[in-house]
Amino acid sequence: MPFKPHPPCLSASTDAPATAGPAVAPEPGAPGAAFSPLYRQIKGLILQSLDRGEWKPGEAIPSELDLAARFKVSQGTVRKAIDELAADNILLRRQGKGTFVATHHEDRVRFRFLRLAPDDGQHARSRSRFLECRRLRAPAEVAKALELRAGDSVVLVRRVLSFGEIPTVIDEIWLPGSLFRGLTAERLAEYKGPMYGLFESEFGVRMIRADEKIRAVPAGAPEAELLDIEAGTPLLQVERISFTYGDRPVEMRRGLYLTSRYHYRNSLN
Amino acid sequence: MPFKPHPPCLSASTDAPATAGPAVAPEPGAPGAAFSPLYRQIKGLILQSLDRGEWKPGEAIPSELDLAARFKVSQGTVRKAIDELAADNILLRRQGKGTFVATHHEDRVRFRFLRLAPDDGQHARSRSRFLECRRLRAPAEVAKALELRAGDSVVLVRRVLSFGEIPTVIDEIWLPGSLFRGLTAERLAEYKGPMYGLFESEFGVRMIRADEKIRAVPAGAPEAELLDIEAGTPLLQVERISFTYGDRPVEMRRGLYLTSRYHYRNSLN
DNA sequence: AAGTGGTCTAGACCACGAT
DNA sequence: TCGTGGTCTAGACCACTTT
Repeated sequence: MPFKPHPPCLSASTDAPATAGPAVAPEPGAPGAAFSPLYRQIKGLILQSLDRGEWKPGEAIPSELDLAARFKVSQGTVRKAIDELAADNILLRRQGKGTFVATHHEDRVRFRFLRLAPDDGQHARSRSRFLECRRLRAPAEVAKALELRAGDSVVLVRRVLSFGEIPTVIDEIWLPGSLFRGLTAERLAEYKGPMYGLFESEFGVRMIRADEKIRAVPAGAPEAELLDIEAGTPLLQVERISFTYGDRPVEMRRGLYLTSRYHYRNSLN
Repeated sequence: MPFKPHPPCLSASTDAPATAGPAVAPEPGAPGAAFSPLYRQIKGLILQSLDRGEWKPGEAIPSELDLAARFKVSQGTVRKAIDELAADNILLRRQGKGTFVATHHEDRVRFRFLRLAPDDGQHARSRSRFLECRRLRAPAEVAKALELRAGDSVVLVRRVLSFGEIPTVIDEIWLPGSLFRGLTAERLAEYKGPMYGLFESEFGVRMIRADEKIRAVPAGAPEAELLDIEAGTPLLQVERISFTYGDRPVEMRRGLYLTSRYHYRNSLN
């Protein structure tokens, strides 16, 4: 044994957070006080910084040693917090370079949210045609999904997505009006790149997670015309609710996918 | 600084694996020698033990300290290997009790592979009716998916899954004949519990991962009759390939889901 | 050469579960 | 009380990238 045991300096969950610890509330006597380890509290602090925009998508966050000094914990504890954020696809580690805030401007992130893949593997150029973009009062169903009050302002966007000139997806997208003030059909149309990239760059709203419900439904007359198919053709209906930091819902979307040459891919782990 | 640096005892990736290291080939001068850290090699060794059945589903594996001694590495290294296996849902940690091999006899695992959920949240009793179970020579498409030679023996199972007496799913399941020797319609019918539970208990084949391709298709006449619906009704078609340890494909399955009262749920992370 | 993340170790202590 | 996994720390060294 090369060492003798060291003096008990700042023994984590008992001393550290309560005395010399970081800006973290250990809630000692709280009733439903769910115990959470230090690294998870650090994770929460990093998430707060991301949420308030201290580090923007694509940028590097401070090094592990810097963060350790800032939060007054060891590098290992910061590392474990970042490990989880990287596993959540919120941060991205690059050895030798630093740790970066994930962004929808990378294909890696984009394909996590675009699950439609060509049967033959040949990815064709995609193009959006925007049918409308208007403000209205939230219908009850939308208000509930977005956790708004019934009647709050929402933005409705409708578009047709084509792959290689073949119309394949109809999307109906509902967004909280308060977060997307200047959003217009023109800005959507002139923007190059994925829609979530625009949301993140222009409106500071980053989607980090989504839940989907999928069904098979028959095409109605309007959908059939938009997709250039016969009414009644089976379509994949994908209802999505997207969340930003803190599990706050910020998008409700209903997609209709034509799956004759494309399929929705999924992995069960 | 309370300490002075200690003497360099067994400095990991240079000394340890090469000299006193475990039964692991570091392949020093190999041409395409992809470097892999110690903990990942340990992960591989644990996976091998699982694959050869040294520890069975539901059982506990040895403690971290035991494994550390066995592989001649530190507890921390074993821990990191187990961390990854737990993240892969292959192992399951229970504080104070030990680390266990995941099993399809738990709901937690079962619902990872059964994505169909009732719209109203009321899970009804499910029941399988087996239409057939027979052996035949693998069609080209099946052979390719299961990485068999065309003409190898395969087992074909067809069944209807009902939720609360309402027929909802038609499954067509292809399995390698060599792995499922005694599989018959009777054994399937008399078995209580999920099918993957039977596969794992009776045939030693554990599914740990699956890829799915999803489409909307119209019901044909035979399917319509089985599901008690009209021909042409849109159905969700789910093509699945399941893998066991080492990414070996061991099942090809085509499901047709009636999604009028159920939906396929998915999370995008 | 300096800075970053990545690996490995060793040890102390905590939380949980069974005895 | 003991054994298990869980947390935290400290330090050495490796691998990668940039200066």
